[in-house]
Amino acid sequence: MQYWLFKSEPFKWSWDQQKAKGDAGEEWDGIRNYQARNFMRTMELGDLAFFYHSNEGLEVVGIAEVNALSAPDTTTDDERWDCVHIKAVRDMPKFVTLKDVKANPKLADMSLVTSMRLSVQPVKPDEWIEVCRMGGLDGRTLKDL
DNA sequence: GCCAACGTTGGC
DNA sequence: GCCAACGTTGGC
Repeated sequence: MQYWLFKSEPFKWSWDQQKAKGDAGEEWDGIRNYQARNFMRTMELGDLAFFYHSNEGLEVVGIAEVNALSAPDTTTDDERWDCVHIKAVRDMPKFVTLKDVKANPKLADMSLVTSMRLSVQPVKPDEWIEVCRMGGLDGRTLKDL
């Protein structure tokens, strides 16, 4: 069980659109970056991820779950690219902004801060709990909600 | 809309 | 295998 963060520009694919897909979830297509792809390849069913709005919003808006393992990206014939599927789990009661993350010394090493351009990134367990706490959730009991 | 950071491509 | 050119991401 690992934690992740997925970035999306809300005018391309928003949290509302993701939620509209319900438990069926949706393919996280369009990733054309090896690092991001490699992270997706290591994901397991049930892994949880923050859903982050980049460009506009600049905040963690919800929590999603990996519900299909990495498989060829259907939006390209280029066999180098594959991706997982994710489904929305729940909203963050309170959105956690990039500003909030940067202002928290505990999150100074978070990829969101240190690897600004990486669109799929790992989140450490203590970072997960901290961001959940800031968002009004107890990350430790999240699976029981 | 600008531009810095950084990943990718392609010539050599 | 280097590195300059180029393209893209994403914060501001």
